[in-house]
Amino acid sequence: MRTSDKHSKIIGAAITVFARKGFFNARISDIAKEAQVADGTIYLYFNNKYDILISLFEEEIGKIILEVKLLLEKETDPRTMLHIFALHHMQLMGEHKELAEVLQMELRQSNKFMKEYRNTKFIEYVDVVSAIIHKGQKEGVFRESLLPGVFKRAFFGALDETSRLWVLSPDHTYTMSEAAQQISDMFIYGIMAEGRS
Amino acid sequence: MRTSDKHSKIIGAAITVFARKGFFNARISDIAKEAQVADGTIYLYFNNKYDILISLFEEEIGKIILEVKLLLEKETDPRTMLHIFALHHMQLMGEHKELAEVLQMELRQSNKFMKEYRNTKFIEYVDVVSAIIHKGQKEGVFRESLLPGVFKRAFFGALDETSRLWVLSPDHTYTMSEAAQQISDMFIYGIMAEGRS
DNA sequence: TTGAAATGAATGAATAAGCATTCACAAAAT
DNA sequence: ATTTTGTGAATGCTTATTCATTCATTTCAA
Repeated sequence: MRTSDKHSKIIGAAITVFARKGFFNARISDIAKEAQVADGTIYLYFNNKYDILISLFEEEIGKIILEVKLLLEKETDPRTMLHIFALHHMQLMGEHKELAEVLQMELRQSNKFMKEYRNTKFIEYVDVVSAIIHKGQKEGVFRESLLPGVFKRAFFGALDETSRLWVLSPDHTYTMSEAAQQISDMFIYGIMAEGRS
Repeated sequence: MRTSDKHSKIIGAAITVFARKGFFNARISDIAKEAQVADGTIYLYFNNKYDILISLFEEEIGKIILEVKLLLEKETDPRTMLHIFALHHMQLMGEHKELAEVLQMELRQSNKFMKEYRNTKFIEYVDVVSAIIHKGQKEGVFRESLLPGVFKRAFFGALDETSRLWVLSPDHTYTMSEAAQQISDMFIYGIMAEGRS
């Protein structure tokens, strides 16, 4: 077992187990079994059960931030940027259901139970959205009256809740790309019929 | 203690304790102490710890649905109806922070851990939104291309996430009414500056 | 009217099960 | 030979739930 990276193996196993049972119902021995490792080995790589969850967040959200920032790098139109963010988020959640379930559920818990822990990675992720709004306002494309702090939460919440339900329910009446398109259009252009104000 | 309604007293205590510690970290004895009742008494009114959480959902969301349906009854303009829904939701969460925390956090858990339990009350609540969209589409006010199933989730998610962060953080840069106004405007009219398409 | 018996609501100490974490030891690597 | 890495049974704590008992109220026979 020299070559295989135990740390990642345990994180991967934890994603699977947390997704299946949730953080509190997951047993360390479940994660150990899933990772094909002894219970005690986990404590060579993590301080405790919470620490696994926190590391999982930091690492996975860290990757997502890198990806989306790379995608946005070349783009300048704030509308397109919003759409790219939405599309990337939804496709990612659609393709990594286990990770999606863990992030969607446990993110809320971590905010609450580990008051000492500020989830800076998550804040950084959502702030990508408010940065786009600021840029759009500076360029006169988006309304000045918009509060970027409200928008980023509303936009992220819309994506999060829509993908959450998609991941949970077995029958999908829409694809994640469709949903991303619908949501970015709603936010950018509103929902009024053509020719109505 | 003959006259006081123990059932409601326990539900009220559970809201406080679940909000403070979360469902899994809450002890039955905490709830009992908060309700000024013996541990065993709780089992005269509820089957087990889960049952308290489920009853709490059903009863509290039930009340919210009644309220919002009453408010919408007299209104016919679908745009105003969306705004009323948003305003009512946000003001409620702002005024009942403990309930807000429990609904926002534990709702997600219940979906997951109690697979047998379909949260029909929650579905009914969110379907109020899709009904408004249907009405607006029928009247030609809202775009035909909108998927009401996506809209209801996006709209609810936006309200939920925005109120969640508002309840969590101590410093509020916006009021709940402002947020409700911003969010319904975003969805109805989009975020483009005047005169831009 | 009185007080003995019945009822059922309320109590909280005891039970029993679950599970995170530790640690004495083993295997592998250097 | 020494250090690093891995093991998994044992430990010890936590807590949901139970149940024998107490207490307050009502019923009703004398």
